[in-house]
Amino acid sequence: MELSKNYIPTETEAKWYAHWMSKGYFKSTPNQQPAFTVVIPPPNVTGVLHMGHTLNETVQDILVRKARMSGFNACWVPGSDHASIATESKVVQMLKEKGIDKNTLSREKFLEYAFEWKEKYGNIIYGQIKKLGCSVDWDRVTFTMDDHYYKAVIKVFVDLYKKGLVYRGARMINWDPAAKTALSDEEVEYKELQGKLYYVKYMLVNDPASPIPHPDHIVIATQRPETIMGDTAVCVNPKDERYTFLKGKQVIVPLVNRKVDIIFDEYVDKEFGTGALKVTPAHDINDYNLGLKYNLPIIDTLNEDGTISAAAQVFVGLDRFVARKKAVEQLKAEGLLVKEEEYTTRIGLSQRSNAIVEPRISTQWFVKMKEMAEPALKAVLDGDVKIHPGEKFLATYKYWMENVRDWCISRQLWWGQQIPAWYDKEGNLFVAENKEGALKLSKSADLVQDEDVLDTWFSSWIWPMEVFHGISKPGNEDINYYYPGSVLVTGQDIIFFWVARMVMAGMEYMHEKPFSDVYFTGMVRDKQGRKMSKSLGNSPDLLELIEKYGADAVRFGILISSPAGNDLLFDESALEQGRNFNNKLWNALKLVKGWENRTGNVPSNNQFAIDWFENRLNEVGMEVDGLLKQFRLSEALKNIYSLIWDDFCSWYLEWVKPGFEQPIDEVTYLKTISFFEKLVHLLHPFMPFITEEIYHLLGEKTDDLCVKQYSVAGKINSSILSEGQLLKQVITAIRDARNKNQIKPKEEIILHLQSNAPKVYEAINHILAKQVNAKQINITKEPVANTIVLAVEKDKFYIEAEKQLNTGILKDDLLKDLEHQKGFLQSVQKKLSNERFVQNAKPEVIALEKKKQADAEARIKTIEESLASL
RNA sequence: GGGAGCAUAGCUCAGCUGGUUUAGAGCAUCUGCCUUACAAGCAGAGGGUCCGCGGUUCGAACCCGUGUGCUCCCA
Repeated sequence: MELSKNYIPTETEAKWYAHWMSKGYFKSTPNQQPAFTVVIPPPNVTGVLHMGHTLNETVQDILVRKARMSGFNACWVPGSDHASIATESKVVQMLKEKGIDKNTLSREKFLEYAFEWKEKYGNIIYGQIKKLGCSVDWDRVTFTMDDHYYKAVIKVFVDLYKKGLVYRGARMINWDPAAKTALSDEEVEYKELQGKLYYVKYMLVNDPASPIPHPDHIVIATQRPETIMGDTAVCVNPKDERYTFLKGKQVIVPLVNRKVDIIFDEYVDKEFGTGALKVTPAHDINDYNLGLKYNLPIIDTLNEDGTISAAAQVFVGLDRFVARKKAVEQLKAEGLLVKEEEYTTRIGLSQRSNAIVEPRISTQWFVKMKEMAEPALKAVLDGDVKIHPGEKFLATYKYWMENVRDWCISRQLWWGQQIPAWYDKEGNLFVAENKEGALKLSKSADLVQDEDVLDTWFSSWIWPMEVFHGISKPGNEDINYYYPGSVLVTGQDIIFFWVARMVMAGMEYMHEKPFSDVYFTGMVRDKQGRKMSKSLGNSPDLLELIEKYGADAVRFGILISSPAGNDLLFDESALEQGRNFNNKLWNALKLVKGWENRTGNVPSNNQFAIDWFENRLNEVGMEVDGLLKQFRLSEALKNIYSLIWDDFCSWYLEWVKPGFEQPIDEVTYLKTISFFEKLVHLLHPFMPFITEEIYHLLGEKTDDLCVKQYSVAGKINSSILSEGQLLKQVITAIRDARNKNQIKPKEEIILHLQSNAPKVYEAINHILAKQVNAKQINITKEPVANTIVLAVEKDKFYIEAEKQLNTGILKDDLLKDLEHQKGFLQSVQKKLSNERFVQNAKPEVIALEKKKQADAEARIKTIEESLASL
């Protein structure tokens, strides 16, 4: 079979994914083996995979494939999440383009459209996951709005309600006026913005019982003059001497001429603005708390779409920002505006709609977090759930858990699980899993269900359980076998949203952690360090990248530049490196395949090369194992990359490669094939497609690499490894000397070797000769005149060439080396002559320093002799 | 305002328990090679004030303090 010049990934990838699927390798059912369970962080159903997902899925696939090849029953559950706000806003947008207004539709009709949308776009991500080569169990695909899942979410809600952990209450919440829904604290992003501080006069009420004080007003600084209409008090610090005269007084709220009390509370910062605060309990969380303390009326001056409500009396129906302008104009006109000041402030933006979030009093559903946070925090602090990289994220997790606040879970949307609460005409509340249940609880037959749906995270926090039907059918075979999961791989940005809450839910419903390890990947940023996002348009299209470089190269590229937990700057050049690596493997295959029909009973000289590479293979195999256990995937891949490219291709293959059209001995050939198989075996979890392809091209196979089990790595003979090291060092040094003396690659040399231990070279001389193009190697006891002299470790080499030699360069090099060695020797001697060092340092450290000294002295002697012989 | 983290070659990062050869890798750069597996390649090379300052120690890239710069989280 003729192999193409370069590796062509497209066909290979489609072929092998289909093959693995047809063999059912990714399917998992409970059996006697230990389980290795991974649940995918469900991507947004209407989205596409971005580079962050690509990194996550790649990491998961590596861990899952490695486990599958190491005796585990690996189960990776795929799925997607309904992403309430994001999906609903997309559907609303789509309807708008069709000329349909959501508000004219019934809930049922709207959900029909939404499901249609989900069917149409929901499979895009699954296609991408396949293209990436992810070994997920497709029979277990789960969607957070699947029938069983929907029921499980409802069940959890009802259960927590019964336990008193879910409650309904009026609270200050974050309101998204664009999406017209409440948001949880975590869904708000804060941005610094240039705003204005307006200084407004509030006139004192003229009290006939006492004389009009001076001044007759108080000046208050506010960023939000459009909320003045909701003011129900003015507050100053009791310790503020400027305002003590105001005790018992009232002021007139501008624009609406409302008389309100002046209250005194330490909360007010004397330094900020004028030290006087307008209190608007309906529109500021701190004011709200003051309102509770002083029993102030609450006047909600905003509608849900962000326009001014009737309660405000003026500017009714205007948008809040238009109203701000109007209010300022009117205050100016009435002479109540003292001054305006530039002011930097932080405002909250909705993560989904990007609208400025409005603090608003609203009746919503909440989950009490404190009780549930305790066991979830303990699980992590006790090391039951291990976070990687720990030092970085443990503190974040801990802080959030210790300062957790109740979770607002109701959303004023239709796409999602509708809250299972029913109200009768009097407004009495009945919570049950369905209407029948609610009817049983109430005396009334006329019940109306709560309009709102639950926060998407309220469904995804039970993901590790319900993908195995652990909530809807507790104690079933799957949940018993697969729970708790092995490792969760996700982005550090959803540590609160998702990870912490999953641990809570797991502790609550299974009394056990949902997974043993959490591996946080960093954020994928573009070359300029900006977070990749749809709005910036700086995220490349995954399918295009796979098309261009191949899935293996994409996996390689994203992983190689991704140290654990650190952000990675995405750069296509890393993918290029991956593609080049594919090609390197492919060409090595071509070389080895070329030997297939050229084996013969010829004398072999390759025993050293074979022994050396076998040991390197074992060594790296063990290193990779260790690194994977510590979740240092990027480093593991680097080690394999260098084992294949440098040790196998650049050294081993060059050492054993027969001359052009020369035969190769059977032993070397078979050993080489076996090494190659072991290499692709080791690499397979990282680059599954090309490795499977090469595995099958190396010989007729009855099995597949995908499920081939790893065997225990053999013992390592370190003396062979160090001989190999010396050999490589000598080859490089001689090649360097050839280069510097401009000896053409084709020109043969005669090499003279002077060593105290010439025996070491017996096994490797023929390799040395081949690699430096020497027609002859002589052992000598004396310096050889008119040659290029160089020193490696304690040995000296004399290169005899036809060309006139440039002794100048050589001398410079030797002198430079000599200087370096002398400096080094000095630093060692300094240590050894220090009495306190000799007293305090560990014996092995001292022995080492003595060895360093001896080595350096020997090298210096060699160099000096070389110089002398020049 | 509170907290966390980071700063090592042009770039991206390793460097684990302070001592292992007066700091390593990949990419990029430079030099020479189209050597019958591979120019998407081969062979070789250069490149460092380990952010500044102070301290602990026989010994510091590593530990402590401090300053500067950047990033993130929380209010």
